[in-house]
Amino acid sequence: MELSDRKKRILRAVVEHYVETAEPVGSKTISSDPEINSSSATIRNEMAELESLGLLEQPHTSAGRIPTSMGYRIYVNELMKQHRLSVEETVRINNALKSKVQQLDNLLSVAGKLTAQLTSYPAYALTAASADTVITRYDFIFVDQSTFIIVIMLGNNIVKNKLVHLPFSIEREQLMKLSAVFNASFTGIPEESITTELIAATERSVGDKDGLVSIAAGFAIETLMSHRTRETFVSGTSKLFEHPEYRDIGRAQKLLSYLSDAETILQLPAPEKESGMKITIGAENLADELSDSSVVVARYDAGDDMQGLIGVVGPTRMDYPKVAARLSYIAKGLSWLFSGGSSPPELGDGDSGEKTHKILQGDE
Amino acid sequence: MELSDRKKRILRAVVEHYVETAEPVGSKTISSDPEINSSSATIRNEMAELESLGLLEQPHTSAGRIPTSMGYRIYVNELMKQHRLSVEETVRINNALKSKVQQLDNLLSVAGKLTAQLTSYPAYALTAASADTVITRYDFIFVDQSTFIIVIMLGNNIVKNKLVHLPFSIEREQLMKLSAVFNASFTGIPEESITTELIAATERSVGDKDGLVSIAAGFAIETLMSHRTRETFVSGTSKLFEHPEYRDIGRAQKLLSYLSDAETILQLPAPEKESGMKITIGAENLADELSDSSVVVARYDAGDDMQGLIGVVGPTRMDYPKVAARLSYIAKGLSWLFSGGSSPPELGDGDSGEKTHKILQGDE
DNA sequence: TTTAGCACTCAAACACCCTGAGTGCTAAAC
DNA sequence: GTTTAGCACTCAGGGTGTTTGAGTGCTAAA
Repeated sequence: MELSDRKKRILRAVVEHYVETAEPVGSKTISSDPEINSSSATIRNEMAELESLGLLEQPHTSAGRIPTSMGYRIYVNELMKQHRLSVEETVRINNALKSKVQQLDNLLSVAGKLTAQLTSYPAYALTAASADTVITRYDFIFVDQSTFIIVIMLGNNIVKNKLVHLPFSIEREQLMKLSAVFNASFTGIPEESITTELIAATERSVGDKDGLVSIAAGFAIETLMSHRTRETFVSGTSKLFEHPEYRDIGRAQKLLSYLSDAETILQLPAPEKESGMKITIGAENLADELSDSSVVVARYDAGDDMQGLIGVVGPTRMDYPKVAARLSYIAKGLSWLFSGGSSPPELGDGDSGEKTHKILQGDE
Repeated sequence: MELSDRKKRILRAVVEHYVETAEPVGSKTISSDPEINSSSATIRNEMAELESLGLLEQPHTSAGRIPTSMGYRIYVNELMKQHRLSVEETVRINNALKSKVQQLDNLLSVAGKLTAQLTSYPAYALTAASADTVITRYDFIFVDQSTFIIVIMLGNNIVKNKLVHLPFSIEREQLMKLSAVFNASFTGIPEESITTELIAATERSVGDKDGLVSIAAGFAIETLMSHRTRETFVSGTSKLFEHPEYRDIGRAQKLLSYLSDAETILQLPAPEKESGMKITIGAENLADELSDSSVVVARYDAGDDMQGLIGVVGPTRMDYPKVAARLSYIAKGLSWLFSGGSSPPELGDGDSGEKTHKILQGDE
């Protein structure tokens, strides 16, 4: 089913007016749109047809029309025009991200806050995770008789450490032995392979009676495990109130509680392979709590074939072109930073690369 | 000005009824309270006097009375009875905290969530910070020709690391030299002392042309700085909606935006020295955004003479005895964990140590 | 096929009344 | 002097009725 050109223009006009005003839009409003040259009566007929196609609906008989989820879907897939970021915006994003490259955790939290600010919707971010990360290197630093530091380096160049206090004293040599054996037998293996048998065998071969091997192995397991689970960041939840659809306490609460649970954040939509971005509208969301909200999410590259997510949640009445453009640009920025690139993507270039996302095909 | 015994009983009854029902309480309700044996007319006279003393107020003429901030203050200081935690609760707290001892960040975030859950108010937590933390030890780990790891240990036994990639190659010996000179000249000093002069001088003395000294010194400065600022955690913000005073979107939004800014969290009240806990009621709060809310906050000990905070924010109509008791117990638990104690405080003992807090003097 | 015109619908805003909880005051009782 | 019963009064909240106006669908003419 292909819509007539006029119907398309009307649908687009309805979506865009509604996004802007949050009020149902009537035939008169549309007829005064410069892109449309028909009387209100004609528009009414067209709108009635769009309604029977399931793309528009009326909150009540004597009100204007608002888009349905399906209406938004058509708009997003076929009708919306690309939004171009202003130079100031790209500069602002670049600066905000660059200033915080230091630490991964920090960076994502900053990116989330930035996203929330720029879109005025609550944002969420997930760290990249890959099940097959392994430890590539162990170091044991002798601090004093009863204290040492374990330093673990992972395949994706992340380094973790742990300070260990012992209730007994140790010798430098013990740590050196430990280091030799761990680097030989505990590198390049997944967490499941660090079995109690392996630990026991190692203890015997090193002659460790103090449990040093268990301590180190325990830390290795912990590190691998924590690295396998994604971390979640949610920011800008109070932005929700800026949008009239969340004037209703019940709706706001439902969404906010949903977002406050790290477990559920992990269930949020993610782009399919190949496409960098995904837009999920209203009832398209699996989660009940999101059935009257939309999610826009972009994927970023965190090197080593791992990918993270950054997205926003808001009402279905969302300025999809703007949100998509900003999110896309931020995701690109993150990918750059994680790839170790120093200069951000296409600095100052107004076109911010939405083209790469199939979902964003403008029709003109 | 000392209140008569009867007035005290009436004030307490009003506060407790109001806390429970969230409805203004009238003379009839009070007169049926078993602790009070007077007719409603007498109560009315007494309540009129309590009102002229500024302890009660009427939302409108034909309504019952509700406590003013000052009324709550008197209640908190003189009238409220100690709340005793149930054994289940203490067990639950102990378990939740114990299971997460691993990492400091994690622990506080868990403690915050737990607090929010137990009190049903949004909770905030601050890490301990001390301005005079210094670095006690540097280690440089050679990974390969162009890669090494810096490991820094701080006075409070926290260890940080950073992986450095270089665009040129280095030798093991360079790192050893670096290690010697950093451990000699860059330990035990505050961040301000790491001046560009010191760095330049060190570079000359080591013969470092590649900027390795700057890299390491930069990381040292960054670590000291980040450790000087407290980290903030806020959780359970959506709990706010469970309380009728935040049915009003405006109020909820005001408080939630306030809590979403890390800067302002740092400004929240803190207990005076000597007392472990502080209750700030309504207009007693400096911040405008909190003028119709209350804050209950407890201090925990993080060892090394450093202290952190954990607290909740909610309506002035708050069950202060319960909240105070729970918070106090959680703070004690945190202190224990940070002091390296393995067994939690007074496990299963119903009395949860509020006595130590001056602010919680029951009157019976 | 488009458009002007008209009768119709219905949410939102407003005015109005009623109800009942709670008050303050007075005068009698203790 | 203190307490209490009784009574007139107040006022928010809930319900009902009315008006208004934006927007519709349908019809008939262009």
